[in-house]
Amino acid sequence: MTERRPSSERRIEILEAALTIFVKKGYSEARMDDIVQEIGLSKGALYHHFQSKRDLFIALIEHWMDQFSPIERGGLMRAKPSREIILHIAKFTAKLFKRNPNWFLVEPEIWAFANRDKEIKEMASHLYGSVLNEFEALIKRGIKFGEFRDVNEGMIAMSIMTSLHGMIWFALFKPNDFSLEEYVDLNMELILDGIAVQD
Amino acid sequence: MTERRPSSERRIEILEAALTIFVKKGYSEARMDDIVQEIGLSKGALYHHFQSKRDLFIALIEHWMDQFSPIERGGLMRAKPSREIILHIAKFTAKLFKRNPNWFLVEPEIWAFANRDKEIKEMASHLYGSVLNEFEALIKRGIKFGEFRDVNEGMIAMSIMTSLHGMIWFALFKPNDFSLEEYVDLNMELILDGIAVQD
DNA sequence: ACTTACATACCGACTGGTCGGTATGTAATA
DNA sequence: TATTACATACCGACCAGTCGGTATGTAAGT
Repeated sequence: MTERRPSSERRIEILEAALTIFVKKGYSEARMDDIVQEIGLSKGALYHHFQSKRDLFIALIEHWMDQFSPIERGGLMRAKPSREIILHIAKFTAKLFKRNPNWFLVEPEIWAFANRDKEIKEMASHLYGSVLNEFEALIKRGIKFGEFRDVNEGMIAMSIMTSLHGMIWFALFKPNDFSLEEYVDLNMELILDGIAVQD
Repeated sequence: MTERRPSSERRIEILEAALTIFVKKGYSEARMDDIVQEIGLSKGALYHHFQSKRDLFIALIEHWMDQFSPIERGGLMRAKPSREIILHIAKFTAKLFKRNPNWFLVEPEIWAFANRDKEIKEMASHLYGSVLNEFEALIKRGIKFGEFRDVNEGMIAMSIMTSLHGMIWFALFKPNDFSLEEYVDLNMELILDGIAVQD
């Protein structure tokens, strides 16, 4: 018997194991037995904590969204120019990525699932919507205070987001001659300089 | 019995059906029977043309890479500035996408597969490598002729490619308030203006 | 021309392993 | 002693791949 642990702790442990396995094998190829083996637990125990494979995956997405919510924080740097805040978020994201690439590598898995599951599509849309909203607000604010030109803020927000998504491609095919930081910095500069008010 | 057709034609018909099914359901959830049903063929016939599911998928990738090779064409516009050629390629890609989104929506499926299959990873790397090379060459050429600043051409090539990959996100989550063309134009302009020589 | 021989395209019932999920029981905890 | 956390043995639907067979060309031999 494995050491007994309260459900709240064990659930997280399972979710982390599931993340590893889902990333390594993909949702469909991932076996419930693989996940269980990863932490030396039994299948019965897993099904005690989660109703089904799909349920586990949904819980994983929720857990995953929580990991990223600190991005939506703010407060501390309200006074600074939008440019700096956006740069900060980008650098922070890159740092997160370096620390735990798996959190990002599940994304294609989520996309694939979203493509055939309405509920999951809505969850993902909701998350991306809130990320886009955050960037949009920052850009609007930048325009208002004369920092940025009068651009289509929704579009720019999308550019920023898809640029950050480029990190996923980066992780999958590791072009060994470039650094991730360089990539993120360059992309952000291109966007932010591009929309800056010329002097 | 279905009408007999030469192998070369039938293979392509199967590949196109497979593309539809793989995109709709994902590789693992796609059933060989689904593919066969799509064109009213028998399972035996399918296995007459392809050795296995994986073999079919590999053939699909090869077919898919062929579809994109016209991008690597050129010739006709050798004289024009790099900026225009790159813009042309981007617009051309967007048009391709509009005409057949499935060709792009398989990409996440290929990525996912590449993550757990060495051979497929190498195929994908090879394709992306050649796309990157093409953009790199164009940028180098632009630098040489005083069109662009002395930037890291590899990095910029990556920016261009990941920007175009953003279309996939676009297709999956269809933000109905934006147009694809606008997105592509904006991104390309940000990059190309960003590296242009200032006057 | 027509038969023999071989090749290619196709059919669909069947199988055997796989894997998500369940049933039932036991040890710890509150 | 009731509940929670876990283990083990098992089930059965599902599906990639097989195989014996049919149907349609097609090319050489006579």
